[in-house]
Amino acid sequence: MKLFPIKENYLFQKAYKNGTRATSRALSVYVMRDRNAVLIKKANPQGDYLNRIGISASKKIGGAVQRNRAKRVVREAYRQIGKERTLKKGYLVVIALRVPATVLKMQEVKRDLHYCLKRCGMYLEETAASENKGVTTDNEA
RNA sequence: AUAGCGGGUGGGACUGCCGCGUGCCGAGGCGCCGAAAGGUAUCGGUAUGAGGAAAGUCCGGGCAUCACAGGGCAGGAUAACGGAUAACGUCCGCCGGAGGAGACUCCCGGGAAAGUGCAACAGAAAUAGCCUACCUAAGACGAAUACAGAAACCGUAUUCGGACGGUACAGAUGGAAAGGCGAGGUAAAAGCUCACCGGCACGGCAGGUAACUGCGUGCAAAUGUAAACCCUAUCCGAUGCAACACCGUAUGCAGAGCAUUGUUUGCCCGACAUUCUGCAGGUGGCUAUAAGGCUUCAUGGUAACAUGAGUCACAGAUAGAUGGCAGUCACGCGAAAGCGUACAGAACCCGGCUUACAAACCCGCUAAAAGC
RNA sequence: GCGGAAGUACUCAAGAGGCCGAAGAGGCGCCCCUGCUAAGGGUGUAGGUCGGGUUAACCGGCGCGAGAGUUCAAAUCUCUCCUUCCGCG
Repeated sequence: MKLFPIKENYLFQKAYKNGTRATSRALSVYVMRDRNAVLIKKANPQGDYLNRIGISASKKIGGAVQRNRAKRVVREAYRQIGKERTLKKGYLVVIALRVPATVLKMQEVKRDLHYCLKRCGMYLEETAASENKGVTTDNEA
């Protein structure tokens, strides 16, 4: 599967402000419903809804090499999760990296990402009820 | 052998599975664009895919747009000399100076006799000859004595005095006191004179393309600072791929607002659109360029480098492609298990500089002291 | 990617070659005021660190982001790095 990137800055801002948030040691995940999902579905030859992914690595976590590697690792982890489980489609997913992401191995990052996505209720098999649950747990946190 | 100096190489290797960018080839039913041809998303195959610093953005050039008759001012940069180069503040050679026992290293290395400024504290004095000290030879002044005369003044002679005279640095300083040191010289002194050393000048000679060096002759004038202003010589139009060209001006996003109109259930609230303000997107440029790399190539040159031949030329993304996992080997640390393998990521392209850098390896050169 | 500023005590900062042994303010300490505190008033020291010295007075060295250089002398001038901030879009 291909990843569709977020590049507009305002979408990042919106996700930080309004999205459902879940944080682990290596990364934070912000999820919100994609308003333009229909357009993207139209552009997609498979005719499916797609998630748009934005990975944010600030200068705080290291130089260009560290940031690039961390982004690659996160992309790989997301790809594997997407293959193993069925994710809900038509969402904006922003993944903000934290310092440990530069050192961790891929499996550890994947575990973190899996945990965060679960908290945000992104897995299809857990149905709509878990979305509310995800939100409430987030509020509790 | 040891210690050291200089230069260079190098930037872990391989296998399997999954995944990404780009070029080319093929497919492209369904989807999208198109009247169609076709194109495209996509799929398959194949090739290929970060650096020596890609970094800092400190210089120089290409390229692009704008400006431009020519010249000057202002502003900026550079600074011994000769060469290399597209060009440079780079490189090579060489001169001078400084350091080292030596190999060798370092130097923003023009002008302070064009002018202005600054030089704290200390010190007698800071660019100028005040004060203390030294001297009393000549001249002047004062005093005393002697001579002549009755006596005084005047005059002459001798002695003494001090500076209004001479000398120019002895005076605890200071980064710097207007050559050093020794001898002569003198009333006391002083390049005043001489020897040696040092400095400066020369349209003198020799060597060198030149900076300069050696010799010769002459001179005694000249504190430091130009990374203070400044002067001299040389160079520089400005802005940068976010340049620039083309296609779109549809629509999207953000904010304001509920005045108008419409939709949402007849009304109210609310929401959305209409309204106002602000901001944009895509394609090309974009990489086969050559001033490029390689050859223990040839020729010329001390060298930088130039010329010629052969050969290789294979990133081109657009929020940014090289990754993940597993295994084997290599190297380092460790008794082992194991851990680690630097600095670091192209963004229009080249030539340099500067800075960062793990392990390993190669070449040339030096030899004072100590040890064998 | 391109361009431009600034780094001085715990904090805000002045100083722009020598009088710097580095102003000033906040903060800090002590005293007064109050039953106690806050506010207010008065007053004071060290100002960082290393070494010497009697746990003292005091003395000396190095300290103005770091390292070189120019100068007799550098917080100040020059160069190279580091960090922080800002502008262009």
